[in-house]
Amino acid sequence: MTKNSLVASMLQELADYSEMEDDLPYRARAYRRAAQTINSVEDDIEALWKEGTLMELPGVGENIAKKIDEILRTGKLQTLEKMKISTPVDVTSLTKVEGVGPKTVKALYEELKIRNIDDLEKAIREGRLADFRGLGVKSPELLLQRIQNAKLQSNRVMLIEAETIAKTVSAELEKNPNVIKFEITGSYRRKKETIGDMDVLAVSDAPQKIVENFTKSDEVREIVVAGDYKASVKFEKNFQVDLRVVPSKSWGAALLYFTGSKAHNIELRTRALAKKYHLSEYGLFKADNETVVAGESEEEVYDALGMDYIPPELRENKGEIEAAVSHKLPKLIERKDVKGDLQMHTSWSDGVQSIREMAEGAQKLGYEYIAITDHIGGLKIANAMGTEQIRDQRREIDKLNSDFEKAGKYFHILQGAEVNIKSDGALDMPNAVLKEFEIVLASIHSGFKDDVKKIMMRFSGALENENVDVIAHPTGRKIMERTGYPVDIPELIEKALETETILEIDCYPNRLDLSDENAFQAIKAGCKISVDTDSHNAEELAFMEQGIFQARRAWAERGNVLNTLPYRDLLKFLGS
DNA sequence: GATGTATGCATCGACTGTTAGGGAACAGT
Repeated sequence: MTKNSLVASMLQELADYSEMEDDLPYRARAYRRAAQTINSVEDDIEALWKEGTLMELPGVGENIAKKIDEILRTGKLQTLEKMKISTPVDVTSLTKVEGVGPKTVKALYEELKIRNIDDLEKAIREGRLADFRGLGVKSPELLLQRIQNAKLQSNRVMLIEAETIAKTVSAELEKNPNVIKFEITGSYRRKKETIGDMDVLAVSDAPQKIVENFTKSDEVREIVVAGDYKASVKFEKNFQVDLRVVPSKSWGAALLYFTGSKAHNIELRTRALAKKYHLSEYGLFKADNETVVAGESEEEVYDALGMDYIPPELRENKGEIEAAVSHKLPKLIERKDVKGDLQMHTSWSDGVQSIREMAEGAQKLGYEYIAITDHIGGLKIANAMGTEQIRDQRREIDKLNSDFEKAGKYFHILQGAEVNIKSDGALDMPNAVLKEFEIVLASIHSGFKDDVKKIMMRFSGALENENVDVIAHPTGRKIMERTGYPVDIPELIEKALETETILEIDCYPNRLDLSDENAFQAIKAGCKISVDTDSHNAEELAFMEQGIFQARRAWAERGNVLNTLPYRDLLKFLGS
């Protein structure tokens, strides 16, 4: 275990305290930046420290290097200890309460000796906050509610759950005659894996009426604020939905602003300043005389800033702006490029429908092919198939393929398999059996507590096995549930390239594994990706959409994705 | 605090609305 996370978390805490104690925002930002670097850097901080090369890290200068030295020698930081003695408060969790920032935390301690969320709650209940100035909340009830929210931590939902909410919101606005047009923006539009709140933008000649109708919707549990042009409400489970109404001349600029990301907006605005412009959610203006340059559409704003239109999925300030300026944005994969699905399960193992039912579901989606990839070997929990069943399943698949041909359907079923990578790294089926499949996926289903070295050892057997085509759900994570087993992603990518093994984006909504960031790295390195649903019934074949969003966030073009190949080309590829 | 470099000093992640209170903290992309 490296010391990186320890050092980073202490610098993070130091940043929180600095923000509270002094008025030098750049000092706190410097600590935060260093913490971020140390968290994301590949190198072991302790090794760098021993080499004396700490200051080569971006954002680490003489002072922070000294602090890291102190942490690694003593496990503590004197500066931080002193701050903790003079103001013994839990800044990190107190600032999670909406409306409470670092300055308020300090005032709360100095005036009322409040140290943590529980103290704050107690003080409110005892009415001791009545005379406290500086907390922007009218009623104690609301503040108590916000404390509950902070305790519940995250109200984030998975993208697929957000889609259900989006449908409700859309239906509500569609039936409202005062709405000229609307769009759900924010991280939902960028198709992030999880969504924290929903930002809805609308154009109307009667903003007040929209706001009024919207806040009266059945789903609204609480109205946070409601003005003439803006409303924030809470749906079930405390999920916040913000509505903003803008004039049509600002539509594009507002869409840009509300879609974000924050980092993308800041970079755009910085570029605007360099061009002597001024960009806000109201439009792009000339800095000197406030003349409008653009604002009605996003395309217009990007164009005025000298760049190509950037699809929402790319707006994370990860190089898309530079690419848009030099006209080198990727031509992102689209849902219609997909020709088939290469991971699914049937009642032969742990799925619930027949091969025929899965095939018919896939035909409805317009696919040319599917691979049936039932579990094989000894994975009892997944009802894995033994050799005899594999032979029987082959006969069924052959029969179905010949039926389709007779019926004049251009559709093909591949017999595939998902084979377990055992705890010693061996595959759960001999090569003599594996080589009979048209496609073999290998994946880890146990030993999640192994360290990264052991996991990589286990992967290497699968990667080097010539019968293995794909590493399925490479990290084993489940969104908001478990982090998965530790994987050295750069090493996995390197070995996948060497052995011409494909890495998967498993589309299952709570997996989306590879993550967007990991898939981005894989594609950048030149790895082939397979976007598969891991369906256990025919309805789940629709999860392909989630995977394509993920692939787009990873900058995938059609050529990066295996299952965009037409059937003949796929066979050639797998045969090689 | 770090960085680039005029080795002392400017610059560093933009901009707006809301709240409560009359300037500043906070939240949001």
